[in-house]
Amino acid sequence: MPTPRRAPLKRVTLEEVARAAGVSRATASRVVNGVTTVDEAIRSAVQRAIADTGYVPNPAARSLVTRRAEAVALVLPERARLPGDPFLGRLLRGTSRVTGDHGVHLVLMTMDANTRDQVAADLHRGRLDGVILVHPGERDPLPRRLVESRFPVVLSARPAEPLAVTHVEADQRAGAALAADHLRSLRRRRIVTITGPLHTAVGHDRLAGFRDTLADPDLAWVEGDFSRESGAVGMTHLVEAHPDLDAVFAASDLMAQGALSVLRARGRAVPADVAVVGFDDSGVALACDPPLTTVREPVEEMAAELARLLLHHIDHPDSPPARTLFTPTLVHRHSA
Amino acid sequence: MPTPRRAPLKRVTLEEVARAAGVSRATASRVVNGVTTVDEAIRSAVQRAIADTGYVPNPAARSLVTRRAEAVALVLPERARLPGDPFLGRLLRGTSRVTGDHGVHLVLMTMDANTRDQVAADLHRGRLDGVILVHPGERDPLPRRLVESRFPVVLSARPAEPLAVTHVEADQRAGAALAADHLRSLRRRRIVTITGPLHTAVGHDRLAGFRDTLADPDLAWVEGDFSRESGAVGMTHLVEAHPDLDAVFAASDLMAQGALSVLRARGRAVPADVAVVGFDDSGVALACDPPLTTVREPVEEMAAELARLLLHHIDHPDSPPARTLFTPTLVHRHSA
DNA sequence: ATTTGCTGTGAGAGCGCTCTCTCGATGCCC
DNA sequence: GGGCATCGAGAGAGCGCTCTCACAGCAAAT
Repeated sequence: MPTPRRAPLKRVTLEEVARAAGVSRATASRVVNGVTTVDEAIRSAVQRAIADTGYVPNPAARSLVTRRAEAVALVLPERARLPGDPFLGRLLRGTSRVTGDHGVHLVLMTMDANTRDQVAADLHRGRLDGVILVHPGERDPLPRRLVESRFPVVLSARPAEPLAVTHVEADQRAGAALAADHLRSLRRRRIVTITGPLHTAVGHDRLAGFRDTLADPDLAWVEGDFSRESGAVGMTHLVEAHPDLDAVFAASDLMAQGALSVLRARGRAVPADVAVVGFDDSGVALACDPPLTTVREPVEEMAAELARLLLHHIDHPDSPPARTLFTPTLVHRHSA
Repeated sequence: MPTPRRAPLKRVTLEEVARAAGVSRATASRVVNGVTTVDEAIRSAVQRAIADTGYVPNPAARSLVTRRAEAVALVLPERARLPGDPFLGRLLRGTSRVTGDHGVHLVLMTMDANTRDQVAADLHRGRLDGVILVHPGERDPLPRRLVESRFPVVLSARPAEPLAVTHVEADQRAGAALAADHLRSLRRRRIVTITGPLHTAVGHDRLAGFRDTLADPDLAWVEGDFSRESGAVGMTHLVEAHPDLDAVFAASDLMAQGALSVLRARGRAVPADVAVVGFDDSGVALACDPPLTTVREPVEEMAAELARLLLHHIDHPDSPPARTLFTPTLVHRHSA
């Protein structure tokens, strides 16, 4: 594995800046780092020298003494656990905007057994200052491991097991409530829902929020697993058990799409006969016919906050775990 | 902006390893770096010492002398230019797999004016060893700038202007040919196509490949812009001008989806009356009803190769620009 | 016995920066 | 006018590693 040195692009060091400005290296360093106790005349002399020489600080040298990598990792779940399409793009944009503004590198990793060790090792050797764990698996030992090692970590959702860790969260109940309110405002009389898997926090909370808001003790529901197929199956059951239904809330866009195809096959017009509301505002929401009215989590803002919380935690290692709750919005399209 | 030092996790240095093994720091370094001219007995003594002390090399110190960051950037285009949904995930997975295997950090950035400077600066100060530019804009000055500065760069597509730069490419003509062959094998007689924007290489090539393979001098086509709407508009034109059409190739899945809805509105059954083939195998292909038969670029493999080419280029700065051509495949679903 | 050649190890000079500590200069009070 | 803070700048010691160079040790050739 050959590792030749880079061609000798002449590199300007702080030493040369100092010489050009007629000051010591220490003073030049002060100016570069914005220390305020520098005489104004000297400061501007140094700044001129920096501009003249084209000086750029060497991060490795700095990192060696500050013990900061100015880099954080964004750890994505294995493919299976990654939410639908535009989620990833929004997530990336939200986090990278904030880290970029702070000159911090956002290092991308996808979770697997190797990655877990990699992350821990990089943290340990100071190659990474902190980690954003996106939707870690419920049984994933990494969050706990990192928290216990006192490394800066933030999670993109409520931790599965009780763990004192900084995280962000979308208010699932409030999101579902939005759907319920909307359907009720549409004067729908016979409202049903297809839930997510009820053993998950998300699945549970969306049903709870929906049911509580509707305050209908007879609310009919069927449990799905967020997939298109389970949406179709669920819709079939519901429409047969309750032929008079005129609105359905699906706890994911994918399930809503499955429901939509069943409804169409049975000649029920959407939204005229049946109003449909989804959840996620994923790519399929737009791909549906008619386009789906759906609940949207502010993923980009959540991601940005995640990055902000992490950077704060890195600067203040002893601050207590924080949590930011985000409220979803309803995106009005044509299905309801 | 407080920048406290990390809590003093006791860090083991090479010096300590050397002492524990009873050798010099230089020899310990040799073992760590796999230099082969070390006596076997000494090597294992050092390895034991490494294990005993829990030594991990400090990347900053190493980087300071090797002038290697062991990090490359992945620069994503602004939102507008990002291809459909699962593309991003595949891209990330392909590149991160390769960089991860080499212990190289994959640093994510999204392209904007700031980023351009950021990338150049990071490259210059040695914080980044190279850059993967994903679908840069045709007028983007960054590729040329970096190539001329002799920084290691690779592109995810053929450069817009002639530029000696390493890149990968999907064979668009071959992909379109696949669609043409398939439609012909279906014994379709009156085949039409909705093209991408013909001023782009991709749009042009997909039409050329399709037309050449069909060898139909009267091939009817309409130019679109890859969007759903342009697909619908194009389909409307085509079906009115050629009521006897029985097959359509859309140069993007989104346009195919637009075409599908027009066809459905006009009572043409798909695929019975009209066969439809898309391009991209994006998320909407599955979301379509019926699911779309479409051409798929091996994005993950292309991304992996991109990473490989970049790492090679970093290790061999004087090797000539390379290019790898990938052949798409046809994904058979129900629309054709 | 001396020279030559080879192999493997150690000494030590940096890489470029930060940061503590020292110290000269200045202003202030008694 | 002398003692004492106060302020700002310089000296210099690392941070942890790599890599060149010198050299010890030994085998083979003279």
